[in-house]
Amino acid sequence: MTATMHIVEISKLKTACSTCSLHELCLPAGLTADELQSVDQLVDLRRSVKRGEHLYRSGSPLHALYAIRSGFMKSSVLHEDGREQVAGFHMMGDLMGMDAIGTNQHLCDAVALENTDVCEIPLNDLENMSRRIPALQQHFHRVMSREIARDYGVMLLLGSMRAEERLAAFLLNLSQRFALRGYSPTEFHLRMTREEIGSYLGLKLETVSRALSHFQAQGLIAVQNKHLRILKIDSLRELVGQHSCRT
Amino acid sequence: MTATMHIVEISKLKTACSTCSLHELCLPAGLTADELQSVDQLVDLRRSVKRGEHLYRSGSPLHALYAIRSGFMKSSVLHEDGREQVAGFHMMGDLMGMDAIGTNQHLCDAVALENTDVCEIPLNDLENMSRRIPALQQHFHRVMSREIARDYGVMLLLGSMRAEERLAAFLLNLSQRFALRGYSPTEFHLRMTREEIGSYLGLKLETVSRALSHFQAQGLIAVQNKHLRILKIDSLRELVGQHSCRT
DNA sequence: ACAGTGGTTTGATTTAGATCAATATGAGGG
DNA sequence: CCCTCATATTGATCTAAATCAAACCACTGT
Repeated sequence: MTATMHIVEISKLKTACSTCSLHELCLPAGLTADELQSVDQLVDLRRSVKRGEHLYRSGSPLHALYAIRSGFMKSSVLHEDGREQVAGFHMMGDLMGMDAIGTNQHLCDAVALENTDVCEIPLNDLENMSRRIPALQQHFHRVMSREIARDYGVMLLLGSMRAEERLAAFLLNLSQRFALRGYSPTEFHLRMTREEIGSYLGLKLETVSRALSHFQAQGLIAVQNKHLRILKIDSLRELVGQHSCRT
Repeated sequence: MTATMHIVEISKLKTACSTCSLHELCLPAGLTADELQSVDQLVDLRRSVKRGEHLYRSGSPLHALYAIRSGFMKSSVLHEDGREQVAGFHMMGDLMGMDAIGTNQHLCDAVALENTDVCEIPLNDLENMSRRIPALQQHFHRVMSREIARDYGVMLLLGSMRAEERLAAFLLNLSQRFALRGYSPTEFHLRMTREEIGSYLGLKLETVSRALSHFQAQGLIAVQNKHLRILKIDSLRELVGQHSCRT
C-alpha cells in the first residue's frame, strides 16, 4: 500500500458509509459489505450546518437528500402569514428532504438546532444505485414509509390527545430515539426551545412549560432548563394511553 | 381472433392500466405506451370493497398496495383506548397502504365509505418492475413523497389553524381533488359523516356542524346534509390564510 | 462583573371549542 | 308507508388551553 493510496483512504473514510457507525440506522441499513462499498459512492459531499442556519428552505429546489451524521435539526412548514408549524425533529441517522421528491421543491425549512453534519445524497444517484441493489431500494422505501407512519402518529397526537398526553408522547418518543442511538433513554438534553416543542405539539409555550412543571411536581421527570431526566417512564406511558375525558 | 381470445382480452381490459382512464393520476403516470404495457402485469387482481367494509386493518400484514379505481375510503389510526383519528380520505387514483412498507404491517384501518373498487399491486412486483422502468421508479417515489407532503399539510392544519380555517382548508382540498378528477370543484357529495370530518380535523362533530352552518349563513357555501355547494370559493381561500388571533 | 437578551416560569383572565342535552332530519328496512 | 336508527342541527354550559402580564433565569459578549 503506497503513501498516496493511504491518503486517499483516509479522506474517503470521512464520508464512507461502510465505516460510518450509523450505517445500521441510516439509509444503507441491512446491506452486505459488498453493497455497502458501492453505496459509499453515493455520498459525495458532507456539509456542516451551524446552529441556527438553514440546510434548505421552503421553495428551494431539491438538490439532494440529507442524512444526519451528528447534530440536531428541526423541519418546519411555514404558513404564508408567518405561522410556523414544526413538522419534525431530526437526529443522527435520520434522512431529511423526502417531502421534496414529489415536486422537486422543498416544502419545509430545515434549521439546525445545534451544529450539524449531514451527508448529501443526490436523489438521482440514489435512484440509479437502488436499481442495481435491491436491498438498497427496499430500504429506501422502508425509510420513506416509516416517515409516513411517523406522520400518522403525529396526526393522532395533534388530533386526539390532550396537552399533557402530547407532551408525554413527545418525551417518550425522544427517549426511544436516543436509546436506539446508544444514548441514555432517561437523561438527555432538549435541544429545542419550549416554543418549538409547543409548535410541534400544537400547543403554546406556556402550556408546555406548565405541563413540564406538572410532571416534575408529580415526580415523573426532573427538568432543569433544557436538561431532562425521566424518573418514572412507565407512568409517562400510562399517561399517553389515557383517554382522559374525551371519547 | 377466436372467441376465447376475445374473452381473455375483455377480462384483461378490466384491470389494464394502459386502458384505465385514471392512469394519468395513478401510479403509472408519465410512462410511455410501451412501459404502460409492462405495468399492466403489475395489477393482477381487482378487489371490491363494500361500503363499511375494511380493505385492511391495523396490524394486518402488508399484502399489496392498493390503487383506488372508483369509490371513496378513509384510513384511520386507532388508539388502544378506542379513540379514532382519521388520517386521510382517499378517492380514485389514490394509492393506499404506503404506511405499511416500513414494518410490513398496516398501521391504519382502511374502510370504504362507499362501494369501492381497488387494484391490488404487490409491492415486490412493483419494486421489481421499477428497477427495470426508471420512470416508474421515479413516479413511485414521487407518490410516496407527495403523501409525506400531504401529511405535513395536515400537521399544519391540526397544529396551527382554528376550527373554521381547518374546515375551509378541508373543503378546498376536496374541491381541488374533485376538480383534478374532472368533477365539479364547487358541487359535490360529502361521503363522510360530520364525525369523520371532525376526527380528521381534530374537532368534534358539533363544531364541524356549527362551522358549516356559519359558512352557510355567510353565503360561502350551501349545505344540505351531505350535498355541498361552494358559492364563494375565494372567500373560503381568504379564510384559510387568516391567522385570526393566534401568532 | 455587568448589562442585555432570548428563553422560561408562574399567575390571572379570557375564550374557542368541548361537553351535555334536546330536537330534527333522513335513509333504509319491513 | 311508516318505523327505526343513525346522523345532524342547535342551544346552554363548562373547561382546557390560549392570552395577557410580570418576574425570573442563564447565557453572550463587552
